[in-house]
Amino acid sequence: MESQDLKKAGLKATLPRVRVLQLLENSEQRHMSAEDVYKFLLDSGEDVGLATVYRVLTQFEAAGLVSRHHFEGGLSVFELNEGRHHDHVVCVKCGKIEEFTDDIIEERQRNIAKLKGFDMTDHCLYIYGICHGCQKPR
Amino acid sequence: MESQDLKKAGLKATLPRVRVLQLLENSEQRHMSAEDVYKFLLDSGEDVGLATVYRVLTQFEAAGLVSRHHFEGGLSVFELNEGRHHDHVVCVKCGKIEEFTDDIIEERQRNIAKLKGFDMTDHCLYIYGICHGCQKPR
DNA sequence: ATAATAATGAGAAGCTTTTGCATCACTAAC
DNA sequence: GTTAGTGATGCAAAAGCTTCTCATTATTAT
Ligand SMILES: [Mn+2]
Ligand SMILES: [Mn+2]
Ligand SMILES: [Zn+2]
Ligand SMILES: [Zn+2]
Repeated sequence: MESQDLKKAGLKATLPRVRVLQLLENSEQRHMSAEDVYKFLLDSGEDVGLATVYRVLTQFEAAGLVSRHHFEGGLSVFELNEGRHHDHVVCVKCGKIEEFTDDIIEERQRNIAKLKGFDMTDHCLYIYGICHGCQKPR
Repeated sequence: MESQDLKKAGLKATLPRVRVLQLLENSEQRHMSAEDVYKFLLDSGEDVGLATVYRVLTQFEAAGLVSRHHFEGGLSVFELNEGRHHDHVVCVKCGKIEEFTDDIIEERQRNIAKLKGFDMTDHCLYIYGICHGCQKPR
C-alpha cells in the first residue's frame, strides 16, 4: 500500500502522491522525466497538475523515495529508489538505459574522494554509447 | 595564437570567439557556465552578447575544443578540452572542483559497455561531497 | 462530522538556452 | 588596400523547463 510508504516518509497520503508513486512502481519505463509522469497520469485519466508532479517528485527525492538523474543534454529523469545503488549506461540514439553496479569502481571512488579530502555524499557514473539495437547498419 | 586554433577547427577567427577561447585558456576558474563566460567578458570591457557566448561554446564543443558537463542541479559548465580525459569531484557546498583519472575505473567502464552490447562514445563520473575546507565545524 | 492545516491545480513568473533578423566583420579575391 | 560575399554578431523575442502564487480543495486528528 503506497499510502503507508508515504506516511512512513512523513508525507500526507494525497491522491496525486499515491498516483505518482504507483506509476513509478509499475511503469514499464523505469526512468521518467516529470513531463513523462505528468502525461502518463493524464492519459490514465487522472486530473493532476504539472506543478504538482514537480513538487511531488522533489519531495520524493528529499524523502529518499526516488533518485533524480541529469543525463546528457541536461534533461532530468526520476526513478524509484529501491535501496540498491546503481549506475547507468545510456544509448545516445534511442535512449535505452541499462543499469549496473561495479564494486571495484565503487571502492575506488571512495578512495579517490578520501584522497582529495572530500566527504563523499553521492556519485554518479554515466556511460554513453550506442546500444546493440542501434548499431545495425541502416 | 588563438586565431590559428580556431581556423584549424574550421571556425572563422572572429573577435568573440578569440576572446572566449582566451578566457577559457587563461581564467583562474577552469569550469565556467555560459553566464560566467559572458560576465567575465563584459567585465573585461568586451562588447559581447550572451547569445553569442552560447553559440560559440556550442560550436567549440562540436569542434572538440571544449567539453560540457552537467553537474548536479542541472547547471551546465564548460572547460577547455586539453586532450586528456578526466573525471570530477565536486563540493556540494562551495562548488570546488577537483579533477582525477583512474585507469582501472576507465578500463572497467569499457568492459561494462562491451558487456551490455554498447559501443561506448563517452562517459562521465561525478563524485559529490563536502570538501576539506567546507567540513570544518562552523 | 468538524476544524485546522497542508496540498492542489491553474496560471503567472523565473531561468536558462535558442532563434530571427537586421547589421556588422572576417576573409579572400582583386 | 579595397571590395564583395558570406557568415557571425547583438539584440530582442521566444522557447523550454521548473518554480511560485494564491484561491480552492482534500486530508488528518479530534
Ligand atoms: Mn537507474
Ligand atoms: Mn575538468
Ligand atoms: Zn539505442
Ligand atoms: Zn567546499
